[in-house]
Amino acid sequence: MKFKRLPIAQVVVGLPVEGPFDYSVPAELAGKVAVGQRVRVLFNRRQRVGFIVGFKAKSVFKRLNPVLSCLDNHPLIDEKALVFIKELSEYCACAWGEAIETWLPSALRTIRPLEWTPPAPGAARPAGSSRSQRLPAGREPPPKGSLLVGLQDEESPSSFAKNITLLHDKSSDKRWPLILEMVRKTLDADRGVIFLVPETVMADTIAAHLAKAVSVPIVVFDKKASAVRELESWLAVREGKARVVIGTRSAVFAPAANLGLIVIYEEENTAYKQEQTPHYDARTLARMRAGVEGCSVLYVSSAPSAETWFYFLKFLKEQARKEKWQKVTCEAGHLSAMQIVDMTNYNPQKTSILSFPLQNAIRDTLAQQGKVVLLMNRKGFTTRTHCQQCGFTVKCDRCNVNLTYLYSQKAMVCRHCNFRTELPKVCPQCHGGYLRSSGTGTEKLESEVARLYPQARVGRFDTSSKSFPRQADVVITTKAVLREQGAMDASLVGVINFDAELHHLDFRSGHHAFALLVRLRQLAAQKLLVQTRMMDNYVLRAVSRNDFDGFYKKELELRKELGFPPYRHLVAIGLRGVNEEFVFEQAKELSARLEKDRDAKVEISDPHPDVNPKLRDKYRFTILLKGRSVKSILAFIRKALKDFSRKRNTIVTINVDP
DNA sequence: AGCACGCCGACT
DNA sequence: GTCGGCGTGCTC
Repeated sequence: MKFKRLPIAQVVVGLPVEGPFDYSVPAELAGKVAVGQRVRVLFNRRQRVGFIVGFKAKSVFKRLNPVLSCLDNHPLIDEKALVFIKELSEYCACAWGEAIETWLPSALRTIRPLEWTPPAPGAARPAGSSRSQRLPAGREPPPKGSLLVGLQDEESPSSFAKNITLLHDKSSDKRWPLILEMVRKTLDADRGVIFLVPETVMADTIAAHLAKAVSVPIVVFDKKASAVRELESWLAVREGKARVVIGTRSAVFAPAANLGLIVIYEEENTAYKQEQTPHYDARTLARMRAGVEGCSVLYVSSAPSAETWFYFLKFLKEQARKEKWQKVTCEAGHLSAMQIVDMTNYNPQKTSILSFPLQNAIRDTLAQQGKVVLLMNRKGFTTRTHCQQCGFTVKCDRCNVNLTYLYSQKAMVCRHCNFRTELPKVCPQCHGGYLRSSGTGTEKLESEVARLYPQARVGRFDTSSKSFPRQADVVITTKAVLREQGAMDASLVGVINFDAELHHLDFRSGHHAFALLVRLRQLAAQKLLVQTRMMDNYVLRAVSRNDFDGFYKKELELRKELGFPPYRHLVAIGLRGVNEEFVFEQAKELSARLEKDRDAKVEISDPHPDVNPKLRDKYRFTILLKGRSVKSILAFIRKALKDFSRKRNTIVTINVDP
C-alpha cells in the first residue's frame, strides 16, 4: 500500500544545535525519503549529512532548502533505534543529530553514499529468522506520519526491559554455565545478543569462549579497526549475518536485529563510562535500550557496583514492576587466605617497601616453586624528581604534574599527555647538581625484588607491556593484571600500597578498592597479602571476612549520608580553556546564572578546579550539581545554558553520573 | 561546529 | 582612513 508522505522533512545534523530543521522534499525524492534516512542537505550554506527524524505538513519558515539527495537506498535507523538515540541525546545533553553520529559507524558520518541493499526476507539467513531482519524499506509510516509527535509525549509506558539479572559470581569461574544458558535461550528464540566487555583485549577471549558453545556467527566490534572494517561488522550485524556482537562500551549501539539480550561483563568496571563527550555510560544505555527493545539485561560481576547492588535490593522487593529482576549468586568454592600487614610498624624511610611478612611470604612461595604477583599503582622507576638545593620539582609544562622517570626508556614522561624528556643532569632552575629522585614505581620495585631474590626470575607487566611474562616467578604489575584472564597461576598476591587506592578524591574509591581486592583474592591460589596503615578500614575488614552484604551495607550507608549515588544523582558541568582566569570567570558567571533561578531540589557547588586542574594546556573547572533525579537536573542546566554563550575557546561539557 | 557580520586598535 | 583581531548570532 502506497502512502502519502507529508511534504516537509524534519532533519537533524551532527552539530551542537537544537533541531530539527525543516526541509522541503522535491518531487523526485518524494517516493524515496523515509524516517531514519541519511540525506544530503545544505545547512548554513554548507553541505552536510542530515538525518530525517519525521515529516510534517507545514513549516513556519517561508523559504525552505530542499533535501538534496538520499545517501542510501534505505533508512539506516529504524524506529526503535531512533527512540533509543533520542533518549541518549537527552541523557548526555547533546543534540539529537550528535547522538545519531555517536551511534553510527564513522564511515557513515561523511557525505558518501552507501552501496547497500538490505537482504531479501529469508535470503542468506537461517530459516525462520527473517522476521527480525526485514528492513523498513517499504514499511508503513509511523503513526500520524510524524515520529516526533510520539516522542514529545510523556515517556512511553511500553518501555520496560523483559528481565534484569545480576549474576554475582564470587568465584569468577562459575558464571559461564549461566551466561551460556541465557545466550543459548536468546539465540533459540531467534533473537540477537550484545556482549559488552570493559577492555578490547578481553573481547577475543570471550569470543573464543562463546564460539565453543554456540553455533551462530559471532562478530567482535573493534573501535580501533579501520573505518571500513568497522562498517563491515556493523553491516554484518545489521543484516543479521552475525547474531552475537562482542565489544567494548560502544558495542551497546550495535544494530542487532531483534535484540534479545545485553550482557555486561564485569559490570563494576569504570571503563563502561566514556570519558570523552558525549559522556555516556554503557550500563545505563543498556538499560535504556533494553526498555526500548523489550530485551533482557544480564550483569555479571564478582563485586557489583554499589549502585547496581542497591537497585537489585530495591527492585527485588517490588513485585508490581513489569520488569522481572533477579539476582543469582555463585558462592566461591575455594577461598584463599588473606593476611593484612600493619605498615605503621615499619618506617618506610629506613626499611624496604616490602614488609618482613611480605618478604617472608615471597621467600616461602618461591621455595615451593609457587608464583608471586606484586601489585603497585605506579608505573616507572621513580615518580618525583626534585632539587635538594632549591626545591624545584620536574613537572610537565602542559599538565603541571610530576614527571615519572622510566628507567626502561631512559626518559621522563607525563602520565597524562605523552610528553617525554630526558632526565636533566643539573637542576633546570638553580643549575646545581642536587637533583634527587624519589617515589617508587613498578620498575624500582622490580630492581628491589631482583636484589632480594637473586635466584628468582622477575618480570614486569603494565599497560605498555606487549605480552604477559609467563615464565617469571615474580611479576610486578599494576591493575592491568586483571585484564589478563588466566595468564598465570599465582600462589601469592601482594598489594604493596593499598592505601593509595583509598585516597582517591572519588566517592567510589571505597568500592574500587573492594572490587580490586575481591578480584585479587580470586587470582591468588593460596594467599592475598595486603600492606596498609589503615587496619580498621571497612573495605579491608569486609574482604578479609568475605562479607559482601556487610560491605554493601556500609558502603550504601556512607553514600546515603554524604548524598552520593545511588541516593542522589550528580551532573558535572566542566569548563576548560587556555586562559586560567578567563575560564574561572566563565565558570563563576555560569554558576551565578544557575544560582539565580535555582531549583530548590538541586544543590549547586561553587566552581572549583578539577583534580587535575591543568591538562594538556587547558585549565579545568567544574560545577557540580546534585539532585534527586537526573532528568530534573538536566532540565535545569539546559535552561541556564540556553542564554549562556560560550566565549573565547571555553569548552563546556556535561557529565552525568547516573 | 563553522561561518558571516560588526565593532574597536595599530599601520602600510 | 582600513586591515584584522575576536565577540555575537545563526543555521530550516
